[in-house]
Amino acid sequence: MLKALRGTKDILPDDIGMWQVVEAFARDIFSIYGYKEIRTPIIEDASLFIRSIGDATDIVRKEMYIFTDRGGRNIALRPEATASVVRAYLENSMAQNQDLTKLFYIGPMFRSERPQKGRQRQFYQLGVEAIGSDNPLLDVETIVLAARFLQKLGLRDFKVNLNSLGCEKDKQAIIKKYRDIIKPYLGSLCAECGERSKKNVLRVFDCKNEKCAEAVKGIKFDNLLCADCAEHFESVKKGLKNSGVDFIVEPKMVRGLDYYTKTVFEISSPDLGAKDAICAGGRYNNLIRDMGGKATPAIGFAFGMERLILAGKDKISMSAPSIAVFMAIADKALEYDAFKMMSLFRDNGLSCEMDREGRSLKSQMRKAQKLNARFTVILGEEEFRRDKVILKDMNSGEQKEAGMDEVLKEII
RNA sequence: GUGGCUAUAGUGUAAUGGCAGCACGAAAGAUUGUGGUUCUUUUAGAGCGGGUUCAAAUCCCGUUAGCCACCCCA
Repeated sequence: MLKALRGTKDILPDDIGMWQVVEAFARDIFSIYGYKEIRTPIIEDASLFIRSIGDATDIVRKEMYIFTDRGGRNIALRPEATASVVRAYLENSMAQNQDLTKLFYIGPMFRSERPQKGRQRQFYQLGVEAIGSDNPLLDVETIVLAARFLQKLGLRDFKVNLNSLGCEKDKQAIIKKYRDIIKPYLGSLCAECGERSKKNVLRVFDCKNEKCAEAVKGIKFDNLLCADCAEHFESVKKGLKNSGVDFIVEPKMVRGLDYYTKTVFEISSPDLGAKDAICAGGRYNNLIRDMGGKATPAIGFAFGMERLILAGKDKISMSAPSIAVFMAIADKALEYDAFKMMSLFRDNGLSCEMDREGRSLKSQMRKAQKLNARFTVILGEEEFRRDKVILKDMNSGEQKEAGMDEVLKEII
C-alpha cells in the first residue's frame, strides 16, 4: 500500500472545516487591515532563498528541498514565503502608485526536518508582508493584527515575545559584543555552544546544558542599539501598550532567518509543547535592497496553520455540517421522479441528497438523520398520484402533505 | 540530522509464547410507508520484510511511519 510521504498528511473532510474557519477569519481581518491576497509559485530558483534567508542558516543548509529540473535549473520548494513575495513585489513593480504595499498569503511550505507534532515537512503558513514604511506604528499595527486575529479565533492565553535586533550595524556590533563576552567561558561550555558562539551567539544563552547555563548566568544584556534603533524600539513598545497588547521583551530572542532587522517578535501558545511558536515575524529593512530593488523598509509575520489549529481546536466553535433536504422514496419505482425533484432543490440552491441503493424507508430516514438534514421530503405512491409529497421538519418532527411549489417556498 | 518510545478492525483499546477479544462506529432488521432511545444480527484488524519456536500480536533483526527530547523552527 502506498502511503503519504514522511512529514506530509492528508487534510480530510472531517478536519477541513477548521481550516476553512481559520482561513475565513484571516481573510476577513486581513482585509480590514488593508491586506490583499497574493499567490506565488511553490517552486522558485533556489538562489532566491539562499540569498534572502542566508546561506549559513539551517533552513538553507539542512532543510531545503532542492532539485535540478530537466533544463538543468536549480529549483527549490519554498521553505517560507517572504522571499517569494518580495521577488513578486519587485518583478511586478508593485511599488508603482502606492507607498505601502500590503500583501497576505496562505499556502504550503516545505522543510525537510524530522517530523513531530506541529512540525511537518509540508506545512501551511498564513502570513502578511507590509512593504514600504519604517514607521514604528506599522510594526505596532502588524503585531496588533496578529494578536487580534488570535483573539478573534478564541485564543486568549498566547504570549508575545518582542526584541529588536537593530540595524545592520547594530546587528554586527551585538554579535561581536556577545562573542567577546562569551570568549572567556568557551572552555567551560558544551561543544554545541562552541559552535553556537560562531554561528548564532545569542543561542548560547538559551542552552539547556546546566554547565552552560551556570557559566552565562551573570551576564547582563546591555542596550546595544544605536540611537535611531533604540528610539524606534521605544515607539513600538509604547504603541503596543496603547493598543492593549501584552508583550515581554526577550533580549535573547533570535530568528532563524538572516534578513531580519530591528523589530522581531514571536507568539507562542501554551497548548503546544516544545514547538510552541505559532507565529513569528519582524522587520526586514534591507532585504529588498539586497535582492536588487530600491532600499525599501518592510515588516511581516507568518502563522503556522497546523500549530494554530492544534492550539485552537477546542476553542474554535464549529457548527455541525448539515444539508437542506433529504429526498426519500417509499418505492424504488419512484427513483427517477425523486431524482428530478432533487435536481429542482439543487437548482434552487438547496443542498439535497437521496439514497441510491434502494434501501428501506426506515433506513433512508436514518440516513437523513445522519446527514443532519433540516427537512426530509418523502415521495410515496399515494402522494405521487396526487402530485404531492410529504414535507417533514426534522427538528420538530412535524410533517404535512404539500405540492412542490409549497415545499420550495417553505424551505427557502 | 542525533537519541529514545511506540505500532492490533474505520476509531479507541485488551489479551505476560497457546482459539485475536471489548467498546464506539458502520450496515441490516425488530409484521403494511417514517429518524433520534432500546434490542438483535452482521461487518471489519496484527504497518511492511525476515528470523527464533511445535506454536509469535507477544521474543529477535531490519525497514517504514508516528510521537517525545535534542538540533532547528511556523
